Amino acid sequence: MFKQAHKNLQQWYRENGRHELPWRQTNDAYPIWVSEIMLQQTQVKTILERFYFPFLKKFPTLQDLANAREDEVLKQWEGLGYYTRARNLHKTAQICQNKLPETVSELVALPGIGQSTAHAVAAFAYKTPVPIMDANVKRILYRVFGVKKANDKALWQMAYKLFDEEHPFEYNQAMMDIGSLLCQAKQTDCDNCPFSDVCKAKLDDPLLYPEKKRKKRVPIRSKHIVIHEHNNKFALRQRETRFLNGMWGFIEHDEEQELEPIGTIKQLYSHFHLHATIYHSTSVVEEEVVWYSKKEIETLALSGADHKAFALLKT
DNA sequence: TAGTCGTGGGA
DNA sequence: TTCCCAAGACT
Repeated sequence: MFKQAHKNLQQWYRENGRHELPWRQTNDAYPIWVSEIMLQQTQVKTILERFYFPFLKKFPTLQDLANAREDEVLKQWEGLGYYTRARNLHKTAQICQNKLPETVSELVALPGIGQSTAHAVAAFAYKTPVPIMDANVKRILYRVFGVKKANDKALWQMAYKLFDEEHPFEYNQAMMDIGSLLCQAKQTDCDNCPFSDVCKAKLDDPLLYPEKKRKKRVPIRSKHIVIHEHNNKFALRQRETRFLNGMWGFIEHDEEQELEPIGTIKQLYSHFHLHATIYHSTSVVEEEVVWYSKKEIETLALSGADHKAFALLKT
C-alpha cells in the first residue's frame, strides 16, 4: 500500500536524516533511554545544549545512576522540569540495575515508561520491529490519513498501517525527522516530503490537521516567599508535595507578609501562572527548616521560581 | 478522561 | 506581549 512512499522515505532519510544526534551514535540502551525520558515534552535543542551530556558524564552507566542518591539525580535535572521524570528514571535504574529489558511489555511496566517511550526504546535500542508514537509521528499520521481528530487507539492503528516492516529502524528514525523538519505544526514542506503522493491532508490544508483544540486560560496564583537568613545561612525545605516533589525551596506562604518586599517574580507553569512576592527576613522561623549557606544551596536542586527569588536577594 | 506536572524556544 | 507547543506519564 505504501511501498513507494517507504522507498521515498528510505532515500530521504539517508540524505536528510539527523544522523548526528548523539543518541543515534550508540547502541547502548542506557543513553538512548535517558534521551527518551529527557525528550518528553521537551525540545531536542534544549536537551542537546544543556542536559544530555552533563547527565551522562555524571551517571555514565545504568549502575552509576542506580547507585546515586535521588538528590544528585534531581540536581542534574534542575531546570529541565517535570521532575517526576528524574525520580522515575532513578527508580527504574534501581529496579533494572544491570540492563534495561528489551520487550515493550516489560519496558512499559517500569516507572516513567509509558507506551510511547516503551516502543521508542524497543525500536531504537534493541531494533525491535515496532512503530513508535510521538508528537512528530502523530502529526504525520493525522495528515497522511487526513484525520482531524483521533484517540490513542486510532492513532496506533494508523501507525501500524503506515509502518514499514522491511526497514523498521530507519523508518522510525525518519518519522521523527520528517515531523521535525518537514511536517511541522505551523509549517510544512510538502514538496520534499516522502509522503507527498499519498498524503490526504496535502489535498486540503495540512495545517488544519490535526484540529487545534482551544486551550483554556490558566489561573494566576499568588504566593509570598520569605528568604530567612541567619548567620549567613538560609532556611529551606525539601518539598514533599506532588508539585515539585523533592525540590528544595524557600519558605512559602499564601498570605501577605508583614515585611518590606525585596521584589516580585513571575513563573509560568503549564497549568497556572505564579506571581510571587519575595521577602528577606532575619527573624526566627516557626516551620521546620534546614539552614544552608549560599555555597551549599548551589548543590541543591531548586525550582526556577526559587532561583529567581534567591537572585533578587543577591543583587 | 481530563487534569496535573516545568521550562524554554520561537513566531 | 502572548501564544502555541515540544521524542508524555500518571492519576
